[in-house]
Amino acid sequence: MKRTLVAEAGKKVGESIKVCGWIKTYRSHGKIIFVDLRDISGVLQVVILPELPSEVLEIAKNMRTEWVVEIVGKINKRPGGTQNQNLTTGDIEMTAENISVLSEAKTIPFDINTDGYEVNEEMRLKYRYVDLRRERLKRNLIFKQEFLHFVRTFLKDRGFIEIDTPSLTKSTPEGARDFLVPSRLQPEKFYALPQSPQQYKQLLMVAGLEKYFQIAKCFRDEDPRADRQAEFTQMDLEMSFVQEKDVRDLIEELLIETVRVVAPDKKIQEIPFPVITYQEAMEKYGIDRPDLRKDKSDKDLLAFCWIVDFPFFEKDKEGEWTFTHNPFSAPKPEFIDDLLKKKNIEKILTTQYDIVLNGWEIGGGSIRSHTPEILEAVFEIIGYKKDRIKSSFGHMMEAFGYGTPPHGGIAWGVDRILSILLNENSIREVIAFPKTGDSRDLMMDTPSAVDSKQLEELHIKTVAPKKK
RNA sequence: GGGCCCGUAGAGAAGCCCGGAGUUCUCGUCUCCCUGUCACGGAGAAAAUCGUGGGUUCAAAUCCCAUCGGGCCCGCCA
Repeated sequence: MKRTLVAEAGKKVGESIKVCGWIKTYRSHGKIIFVDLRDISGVLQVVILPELPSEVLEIAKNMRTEWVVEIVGKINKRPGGTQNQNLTTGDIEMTAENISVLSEAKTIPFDINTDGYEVNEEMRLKYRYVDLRRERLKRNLIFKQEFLHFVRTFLKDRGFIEIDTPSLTKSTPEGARDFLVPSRLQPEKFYALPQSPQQYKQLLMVAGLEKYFQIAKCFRDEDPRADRQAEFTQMDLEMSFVQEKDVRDLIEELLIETVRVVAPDKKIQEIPFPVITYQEAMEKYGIDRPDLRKDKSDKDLLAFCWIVDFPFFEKDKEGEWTFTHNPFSAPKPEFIDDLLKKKNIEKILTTQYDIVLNGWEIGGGSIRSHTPEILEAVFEIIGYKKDRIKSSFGHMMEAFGYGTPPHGGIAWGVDRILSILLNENSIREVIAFPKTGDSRDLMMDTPSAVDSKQLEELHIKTVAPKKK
């Protein structure tokens, strides 16, 4: 007999079907036993009556919560007065005919019939596979799929091509700290995991793909926060022959449509999204990601805004010029001359735009420099010598010499957007297997030591002594 | 690298400030009873090196120091 999902059981009244799942609750009344069976689709009440053969009854008496079972039985309308309004299958129940135990379960380490906020995250992360049995977390993961599915369809319909880019790539030490991967075939050389597909997506523009997007895993070896993980998901997008407003308009439409379709309970406070300059934001709100919600107690209110006209450069702690966002960004057109002549550096504004939602930076992008001269001038301002520019970014300069369209794009922090849409305070609640505050995986016990043979193959001869 | 908060039966909390017998509550677990419950109900039971180590004290879950683990934040995050 083929297995039926419990959500489909309502269509099978009068029939015998087979259901499989976990025992959510077990209520024995002595002679009669009620079992709530949970599968991915929902919960179904199974009634176990004393008329069953003794060997089946024996199994039923010994079952415990979270055991995995297969039950064959007849679906009936519930007797009058025993319907349960709180259950979508509350009008029906299964009368068990046969039961097999597929897997026994130890007593689970914490209650999963709650939202789980009350349980230590240490426990939840160590037993994440149990934690994920919660309704809330399952709902979050399914929502993530619906969200991404809508985004993919929207972009494909507008001619965007989804292209994957390498995860083993080149270290770019000027940004966040890279995760490094030692090369076995090239002794003493390293790959780096991408902080973002930035360079590849620009090279796809040089290649003439014109409109690219990707749901990309990105990696940054910096200290995590409630809204930051070492490993996270970006919606990364780039398009050719566009200016700032073209990208912003597209993204604004995409965000509005996505919210309308996947989160219809949410209200967007202001459309079109307010556009605020960096200077204005700092003067008025003291922050470049203001929370513009008029009623912060309203869980369903979404206040998007764009922050634009960021300064291109700022002084770092040593007093050297550094870029505020992205060295590949183009200056606003009226500052190109100053940039090339390297004067009035502090006044140069970039085409960078950030998208902010309820006080969280959920994305950022810019129009890019598409001529080697401008890119080179940027690197010179931040003090890079010619040979370093060549070794780190020579491939970009060279590529730009082969016919490069003006282009620009954006990247979203998908986990952050999902957290806000789902009213979660941490992105860990929308990631299946998140890491702790010091980037450890308590379930897998990662990072972990490796075999000395593995190290030898990677030409790593010495291991730093453990800190006392 | 720095600041703050937390750690007590399987889970969650109270107790700590103001030291006096491992005391209490909710959930779970186990045993028995129960034929319409749905967070079933009833009776009973087991379960704790009070994160770890040291110190002060007649006496430490409680005060002090160190350390480990978790969280939040600053730095950092092109």
